[in-house]
Amino acid sequence: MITMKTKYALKAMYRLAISPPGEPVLIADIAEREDIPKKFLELILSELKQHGFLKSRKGRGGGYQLARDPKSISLASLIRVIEGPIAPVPCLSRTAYERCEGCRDEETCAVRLGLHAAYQDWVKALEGTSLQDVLGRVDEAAGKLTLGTRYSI
Amino acid sequence: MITMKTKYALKAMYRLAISPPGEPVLIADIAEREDIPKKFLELILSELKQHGFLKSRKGRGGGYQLARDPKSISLASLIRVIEGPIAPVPCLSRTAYERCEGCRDEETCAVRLGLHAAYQDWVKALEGTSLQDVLGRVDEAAGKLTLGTRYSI
DNA sequence: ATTAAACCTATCAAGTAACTAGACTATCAG
DNA sequence: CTGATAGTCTAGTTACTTGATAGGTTTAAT
Repeated sequence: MITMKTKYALKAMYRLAISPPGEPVLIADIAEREDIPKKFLELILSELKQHGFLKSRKGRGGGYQLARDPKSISLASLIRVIEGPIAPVPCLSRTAYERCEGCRDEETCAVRLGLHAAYQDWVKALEGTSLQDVLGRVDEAAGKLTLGTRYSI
Repeated sequence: MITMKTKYALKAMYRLAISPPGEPVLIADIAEREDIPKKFLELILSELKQHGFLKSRKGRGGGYQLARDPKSISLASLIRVIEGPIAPVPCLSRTAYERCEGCRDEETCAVRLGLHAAYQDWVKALEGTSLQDVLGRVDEAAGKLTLGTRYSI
């Protein structure tokens, strides 16, 4: 399970991605629309900024904006920044490799070998999904919903 | 990242799977071979037993044994029992579905839609990997290692 | 009866998750 | 220049989870 913090980060990124470009969005605005505690969101957006996903302006007329094209932002990169490595064991991570402490033989470790292939599927899918893709899926779902509603009338 | 407890459980299951059938294996034995705190392992094996993966005998000559064919034990089922649901958000879990608290519209939730497909890949792979498969991979890796060593001599 | 083993209940320390408080700083309107 | 606005920074706090450990109880073979 991912943490609340990561969910909030994804929701905030989504909000910023669908808001008109060039117009900064207020923390308070995102917090209200997505039901995120404002102070906590401050912290999250600040981290996302530090990692180059967002830019911001202080003072009146200020707020947050995407710093990059939604097509170039993968879910994997967002999760890594807020949540940490995606791999189920550190010895499988490509971005944050670490030997498991006390590991005797990595090459023949049952845990590592057991999870390897499944993890590859998971991480490749996350790397292949962009923020833009998420927008598309939400649109599609909303469209289908509307259609469904129409049919039911 | 999975917890130590889950790693220990997988290692223990692997140990039991490669030990000669019919002969119970001691907790102490597994603990020593896999570097697992014995008391902690007791707890884990007990849980695995309660969930039908293992059977045990008390007293002299006792110990633990697999209760099921390694072919029929998936990594997904083991992880679920020790670690909990595999899904990144409860609303995606098929075995432990729950609405995220405070969720406004599940159908068009960016987090849910964003993670859906990737999660499917992950869980299908875990469900498709059996303990038997893990044995196979370890054997193969050990074989390849030996081969590699031979070549290098 | 003795010993070897699994079983059971309770407890604990350290770490993490999810916030919260409050002071500080930059920006702009008038 | 002043005041309101809005992001920034540091430092808590509370509850929960993880990774164990202690110490006794029960069961079964010799």
